[in-house]
Amino acid sequence: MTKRKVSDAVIRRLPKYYRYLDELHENGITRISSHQLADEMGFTASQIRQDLNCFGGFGQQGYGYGVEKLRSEISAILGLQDMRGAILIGAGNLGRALLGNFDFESCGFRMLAAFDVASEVVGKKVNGVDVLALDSLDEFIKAHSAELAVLTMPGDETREIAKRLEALGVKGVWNFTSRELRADETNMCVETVHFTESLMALCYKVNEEGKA
Amino acid sequence: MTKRKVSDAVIRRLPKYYRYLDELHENGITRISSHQLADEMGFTASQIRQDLNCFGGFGQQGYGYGVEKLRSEISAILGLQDMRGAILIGAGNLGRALLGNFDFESCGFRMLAAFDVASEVVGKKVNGVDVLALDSLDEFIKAHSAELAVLTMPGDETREIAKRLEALGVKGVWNFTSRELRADETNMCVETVHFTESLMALCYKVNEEGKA
DNA sequence: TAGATTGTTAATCGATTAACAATC
DNA sequence: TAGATTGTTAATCGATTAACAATC
Repeated sequence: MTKRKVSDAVIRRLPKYYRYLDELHENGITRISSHQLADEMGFTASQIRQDLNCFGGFGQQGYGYGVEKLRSEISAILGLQDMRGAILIGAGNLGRALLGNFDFESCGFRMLAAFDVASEVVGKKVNGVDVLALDSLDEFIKAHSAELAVLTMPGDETREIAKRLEALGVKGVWNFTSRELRADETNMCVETVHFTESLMALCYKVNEEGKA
Repeated sequence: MTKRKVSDAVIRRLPKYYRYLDELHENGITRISSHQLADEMGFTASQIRQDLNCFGGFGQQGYGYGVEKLRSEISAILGLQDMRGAILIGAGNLGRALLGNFDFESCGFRMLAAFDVASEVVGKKVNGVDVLALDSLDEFIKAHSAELAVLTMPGDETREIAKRLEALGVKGVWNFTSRELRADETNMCVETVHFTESLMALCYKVNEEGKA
């Protein structure tokens, strides 16, 4: 009940473990030690054991970890089986790219519908997902209970839309817009994918490389 | 010369400072103290001063920081003015979305060309950028000296393409594919944008929220 | 049983925060 | 000059790594 909060650093490594174990599983490998896993992933064995023991003892002394067991444990920790409802707002280039290519289901979400204001996309389907008018957002969420919203519309609408979504009971926001959503602006869980910041950081590193 | 390495945490905050200062600048604000900036950005004043002093003393006691001066200092630190050549590999949905919408120039790069294997896109232009045959990659880079490669092709080609790019003198890779590139696999600077890991982490948080 | 490897506690390291003298 | 705010050193906090007893 009163388990202490798991640090963000640990949470961000869980999907990496999951992906790696999934690969091992597909290659027919059934057991692995923290040392092997650490070598392959570029972590330390200590760190892997510490991370996993935030959630429970999944291994066995003298043996290691069962690949399939650990994979499914991590899947459960992340909640990948729950298949929560999701919607996407802004069916522009990026929105359509995500609808067309991204596997939401493997991340625990089912894409229910997309929304946009542009009359030339409203009414169309992208990869089987209906694009509806943004006006019908409230009505739709009330009827279908979406817990995640993917924001791929222009950045100047971020705050207003976020407010609306929170009022409608949306729990999480996957934010691709240029506007940040800080903890004091919303109670929803927010994960921001910041292309600009990512590339600027890379620019710095390339720069440094040149100097060294 | 022998300045000690700036930590990754600091580097990742630089673009945030830059963006914020840019906004202040556009709103006509000319000076700001570390405290004001900290309040607005949700950091501590100490941290901001520590971060900036990795690179030099840009402020003035009793006054604070000149917005425009600090903005341009950070821009220089990040190398945003240098306009290095960039190419993009994989002109699918995501690649075209980036070519069409993303402002590479504000991140210090000029997009020179895109490459793909599919005959239906080769020869077309996306937002003024030519899509060329992947066969002509080596020739093109030798002629135009691209320092950055944006990888938006399928994940199973990541390693092979990376090897090829490194041999051609490319310095940095902005990796959108599902395959990681670890430090022991390449000497290039790598920045990976991992959609799946990002959404899985959010899935965990939404999950936790429900339990609390 | 002996060997291996975990779970967990202790030590180390690095990053963040606090404090304050320097100075505009 | 007095007030404000930096640059910088010291203290704290948290995350990573090392060590080792428990145990399969």
